[in-house]
Amino acid sequence: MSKITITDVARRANVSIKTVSRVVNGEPNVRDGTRERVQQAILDLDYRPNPSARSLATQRSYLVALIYDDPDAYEAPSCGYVVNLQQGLLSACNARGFDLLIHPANYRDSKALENIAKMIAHARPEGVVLAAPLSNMPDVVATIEDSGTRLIRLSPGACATGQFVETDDAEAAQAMTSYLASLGHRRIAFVRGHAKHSAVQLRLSGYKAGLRASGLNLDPALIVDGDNSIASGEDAAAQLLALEQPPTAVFAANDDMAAGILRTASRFGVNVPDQLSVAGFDDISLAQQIYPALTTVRQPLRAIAYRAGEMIIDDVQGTHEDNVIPAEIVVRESTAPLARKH
Amino acid sequence: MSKITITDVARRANVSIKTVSRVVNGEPNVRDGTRERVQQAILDLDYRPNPSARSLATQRSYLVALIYDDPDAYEAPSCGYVVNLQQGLLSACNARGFDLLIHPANYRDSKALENIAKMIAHARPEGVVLAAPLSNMPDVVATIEDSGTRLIRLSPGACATGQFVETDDAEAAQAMTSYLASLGHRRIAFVRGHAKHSAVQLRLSGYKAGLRASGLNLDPALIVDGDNSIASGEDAAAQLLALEQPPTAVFAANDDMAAGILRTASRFGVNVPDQLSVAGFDDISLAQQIYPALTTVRQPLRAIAYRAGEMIIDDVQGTHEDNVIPAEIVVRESTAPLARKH
DNA sequence: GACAAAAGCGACAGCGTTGTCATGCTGCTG
DNA sequence: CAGCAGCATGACAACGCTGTCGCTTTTGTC
Repeated sequence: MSKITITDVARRANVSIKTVSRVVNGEPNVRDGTRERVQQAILDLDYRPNPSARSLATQRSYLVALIYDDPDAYEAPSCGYVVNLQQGLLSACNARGFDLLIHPANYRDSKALENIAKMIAHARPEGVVLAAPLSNMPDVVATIEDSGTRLIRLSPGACATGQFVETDDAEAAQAMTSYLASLGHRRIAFVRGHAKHSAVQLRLSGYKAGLRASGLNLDPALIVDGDNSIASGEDAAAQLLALEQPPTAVFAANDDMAAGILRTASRFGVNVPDQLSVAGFDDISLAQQIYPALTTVRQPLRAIAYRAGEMIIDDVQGTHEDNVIPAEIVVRESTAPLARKH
Repeated sequence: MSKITITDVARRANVSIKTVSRVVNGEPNVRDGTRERVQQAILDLDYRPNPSARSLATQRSYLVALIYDDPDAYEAPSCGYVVNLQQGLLSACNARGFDLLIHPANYRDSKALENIAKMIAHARPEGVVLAAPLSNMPDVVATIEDSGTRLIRLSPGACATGQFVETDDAEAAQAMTSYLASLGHRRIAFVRGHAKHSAVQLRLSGYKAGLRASGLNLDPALIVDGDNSIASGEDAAAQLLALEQPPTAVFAANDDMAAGILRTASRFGVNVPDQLSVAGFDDISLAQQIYPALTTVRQPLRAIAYRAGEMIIDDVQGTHEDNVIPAEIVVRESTAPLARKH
């Protein structure tokens, strides 16, 4: 019930309220002695500036909003996605005296756009961070931009206009491919994802770059199509295992397909990782729940969200590199060094 | 960039700002004609009251804070718990023009209490909802209560002083145990959760009561410890399956551990549910994604959080029954009648 | 040591609401 | 029809802070 106001502090420090304001906001032109006196008074009284009064006077809200797809209908993976983004963004906000508003939006709901507009009009955040997959839906983006609020998009994919933060999918795919090569694998297959998913193209080119970097040749027979589903991973694996010279490692463009590969391998009696190494992409929570737990690529979600918060609050544009956060390879049980031929 | 203020509305409706204020806040003593005129002006101008100004004038924050255990690391899929609570509470808040502040607190961090106090002093929420397992940590509770903020605890377990909302974990656990017994199982194991999580104690006693109610004896060897993680579920299962007389059913105190049990069973070549029935607790989304889909106890998390929001904002005390939201047994594929011995 | 420039500080007016109180009007009572 | 309660409304002062501007000092310069 802290009823201590700036006036109380001013009286105790024997200065005007304006000087207290200067000290609190770190403004210049305050003599050291005076500053210390004021700071002591603040400490003594345990004074906390009233955020509402400050907002009213400065015409700012000191608020950032995070809008993400409502994981209600969505499955478990997006829970982890959401929570990590929240925490990353929250850290950035708290470090700067900002508060965070969360706004789950179900894009299947016809009122989703209206709700977003309503939230922005009501709370007036200084910026909005828009998480994938909402970040590449034109109507959602338009709704936010129309409100005049600064917008940072997360992993917006191909149509990356405006400000955004993302990971370099190509680089990550290259790193994973190189990792597999470093385990001794020379026949490394790649399962492509759904053509519409723009990151998929990047992952493929990263795979190719990884092969090159490891001095391996590209065998077109080792690149097969999938559509991001578990079933398509099963099919792809069946196709690959039927090859005359089957691969000893398979890198799937997402975790679901990798899970499908695991299933097929199990059905074919192929042991993972002893006979076949399997790697995925995304680190959905399924990845650690299946057996064997999946070696995969993890997006540094907290770092991404933190960066987005910085961009909004510190109002920095940032070079392109600053906004591309490198991904991380998570080695679990589904990959192993290539067994020597006897 | 809505710079429309109450003054603009007043001018357009040809009334004083005070009358606009009356209409906006649904106060009495406004002639119908005047009210309509004002409402039309509000619509025409798309006027939104400035929350900061309102807060300043009313000395209220229109804020509710949700404090929960930081599901640190990507490993803990307890984030489904968090996300559901957030959404339930958010619904309650938004319906009443309140905003929600989220505050993940890592109780292993020595500054956790300090951070909570700081958040409350800074944002001055009108109430705090404290999620389990934080809700039964005396120092956390004390910190919040010392701030003078209204506190609603979620599933506070044994030490339920003050206001709280919970499900009857003991009753639910008893029901699940009885259900397993009704399938013919006579050796039903129980995997305990993290000792600090007090609901765990209730679930254990519910398990015991369920055994009693079904006329089964308690075998101490069938009660093993876990720490709520998948890994601990794996370990627990390994321990149970190695028993001379292994159980035919295992009831885990949460779904993560149940998932771990499933993994170990698969690794041991034990078929679920034919050779082993497995039941969990919580109904996290993982429960229905894994194979076999998990029979479990569902806590109505959103309803619980919504209720907590109501209690804070509407300032209702509520009878005890109002604040105990019944849980539900969800039967899926991981449990089956005990196979007859041949 | 004179003078300009800059530093240090305070008075006061907002910021957009709500609360308080005064005022005029309406309708009812006797 | 006087008298009065109560309804409808408005004027104006908070609420706690920052921005602007002006007044004193201090500092720097030759």
